[in-house]
Amino acid sequence: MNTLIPEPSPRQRQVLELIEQFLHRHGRPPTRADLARLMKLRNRQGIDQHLRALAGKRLIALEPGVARGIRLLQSSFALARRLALYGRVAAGVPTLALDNIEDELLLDPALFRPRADFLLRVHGQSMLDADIHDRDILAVHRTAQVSNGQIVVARLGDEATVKYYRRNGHLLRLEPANAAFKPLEVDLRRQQCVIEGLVVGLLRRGLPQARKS
Amino acid sequence: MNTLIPEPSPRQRQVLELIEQFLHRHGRPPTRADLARLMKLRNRQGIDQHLRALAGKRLIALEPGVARGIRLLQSSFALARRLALYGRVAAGVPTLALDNIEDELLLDPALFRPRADFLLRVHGQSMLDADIHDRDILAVHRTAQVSNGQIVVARLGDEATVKYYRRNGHLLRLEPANAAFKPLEVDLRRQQCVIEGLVVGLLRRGLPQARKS
DNA sequence: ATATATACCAGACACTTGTATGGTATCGGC
DNA sequence: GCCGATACCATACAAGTGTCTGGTATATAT
Repeated sequence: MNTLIPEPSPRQRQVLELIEQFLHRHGRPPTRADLARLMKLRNRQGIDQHLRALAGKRLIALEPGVARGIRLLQSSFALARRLALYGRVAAGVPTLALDNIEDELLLDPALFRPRADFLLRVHGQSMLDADIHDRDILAVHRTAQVSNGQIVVARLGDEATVKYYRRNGHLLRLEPANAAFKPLEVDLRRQQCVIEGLVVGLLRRGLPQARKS
Repeated sequence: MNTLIPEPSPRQRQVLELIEQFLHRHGRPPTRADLARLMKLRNRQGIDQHLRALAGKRLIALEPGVARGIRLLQSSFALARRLALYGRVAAGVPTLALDNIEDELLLDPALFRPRADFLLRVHGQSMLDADIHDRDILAVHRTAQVSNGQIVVARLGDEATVKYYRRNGHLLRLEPANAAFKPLEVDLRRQQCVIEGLVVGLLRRGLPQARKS
């Protein structure tokens, strides 16, 4: 009859939801007094019991002696980081320079694996056959350790480009996923090429609005 | 000589970064004492002055008399919500039932516009020509107010489906974006069809790993 | 020299907040 | 009835915390 993960009582669930709301609205955990007010209780002791119960059920963690020391353990809210979205410079050449940050998007780096370190807006159709379209946003893991066949962000001088990676000794081929484009061949003995990262995901904001009948 | 947006002094910037770190690590803003300890100061007054300066420069907001009443205004961290990702039930029919939540992803609902309320995993190729592939994740804005030509999540009984929306009086056509699939025709006088929401974005985790030479 | 901004310290006060103790009441199961 | 879980109240204390007053010191600009 014992559930391994004890369910919170209705009142406890209500407290839990209030904590989530408060966190989202104020950016900090509530005090016992805050919760008591929201629950229309006359003092803070009832809340304290509910918090203990929730802590016992591993739904929150209480840090003793710390003001607002309530942590949500399995809740709907958490902290995400703003990842830079690199766009295109005026000249038309995409770079990863700081002044080329188009926006910053709020998302969890751990949403992708390996984690995403920055975002890059795609320009052009050169990776169409890999289902990467113009204006798509790519999530990129910053690493230089990539394998043949992976889609990478490579930089030649100031110009960043997204291509399939294929290396054979000194010869690096950056292959588009579109027959209409030509692969880029680099002799690493004569030209430098920096691998900025590995493409780990894709984000598309907005979808085709209308469509022919 | 005056900048409209005054820059924080080096020390102030350091305080700001510490606040961000603390928030991310503990899930709550620091106290003046916390900051003083981290900055290796012997008391809290210096911190207080820095906080006032930062507040004057609109980089943080201070709520008077409130423990940990420090809010970041233009910072790297913010609160995101876990959005439910609906998958497919065992039977193979995608539904929006609660027990069909495949995962919960941490992302900002405001990343998409209109905002995303839930996520839905795509199964099948029926929307291929709209660049929506099998296993893609769609961001969906929960609304019933949709227009012809938009991509919507519609539900007939228990079965949820993603299609182009086209309505003409009593007749609702749910059209795939793939010539190999047939449109679904619904007579709204005889059959009920619930519009669950509007597709506002797309998320793809992981990309084709390898590729033929 | 004077003014201003920045940076830090010491001591003190009052409100906020976590914590403890002890009590009442309701409900459901045994 | 008896028990346990849940839910709430009142009072009190100690530590946490924001805030105030009044200093010192260092740069930089005027």
